[in-house]
Amino acid sequence: MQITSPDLDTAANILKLLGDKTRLAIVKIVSEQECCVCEFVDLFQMTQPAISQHLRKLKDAGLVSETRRGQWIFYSLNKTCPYLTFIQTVIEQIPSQTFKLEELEAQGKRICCD
Amino acid sequence: MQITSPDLDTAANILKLLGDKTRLAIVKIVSEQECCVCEFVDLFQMTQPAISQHLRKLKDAGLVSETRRGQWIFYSLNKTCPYLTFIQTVIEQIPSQTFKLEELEAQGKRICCD
DNA sequence: AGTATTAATAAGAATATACTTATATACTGA
DNA sequence: TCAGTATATAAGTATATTCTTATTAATACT
Repeated sequence: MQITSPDLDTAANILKLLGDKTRLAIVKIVSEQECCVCEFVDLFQMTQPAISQHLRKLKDAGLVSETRRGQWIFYSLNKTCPYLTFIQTVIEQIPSQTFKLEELEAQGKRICCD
Repeated sequence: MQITSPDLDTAANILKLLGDKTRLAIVKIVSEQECCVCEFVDLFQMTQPAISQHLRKLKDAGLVSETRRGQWIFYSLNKTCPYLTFIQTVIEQIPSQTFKLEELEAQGKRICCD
């Protein structure tokens, strides 16, 4: 694990990405559990392209990474991001969002690939 | 000092404000030292209205507070902000910007009201 | 009072952002 | 190979953001 401290411009770019409630929730959620695109669509009641575009921004910036598993693509926090510590310090301070995943689970809408 | 943890929406709003490099630098600087508007204008090579508008956003959100001292208005980090801890945790992780104030000082451009 | 200085506000323009709908791509399983 | 599902991309639109210039407000100094 690396502990690069971001310069001002880098920090501002990361914070701008996190400064959208959908993306902030996504990052918080993937920091707690892997999650796939269609789950986010359900969670946030947004269209699939809208979610996909948020994920792309996060991926392009190196905040999240993806793994395909069958027909699903799962997103997780990118553990190799040079600014992982910075990102974690920020998201540690907001409330856990796992309750949202539990709601999905209760509706039988969680995706499982085992 | 209060330790209210921001909910997701509140956190996103704060992060959006910090997600602009000018505002992030302003907040970092006022966390280290009081500073007046014309100093920011010099520091960032921006017009006075542009700086004023950034300060207004930060003030409206409660992140900074102002005190008039003579003809100058000094800004500082708002120590009574309910989310002070959150804000401080974020800005502690970016590099100190006092070198910028030292450059101003070297040019004899710092404002002093004593 | 009159002028200079500092800062805020207003109005408008250029750009960025976050959606929408339509379409393309990639994988799965019959 | 074909149909179904999951995801990405493209193009367009509405709105938000961040500047610009012009003006106003407040204070200081003579």
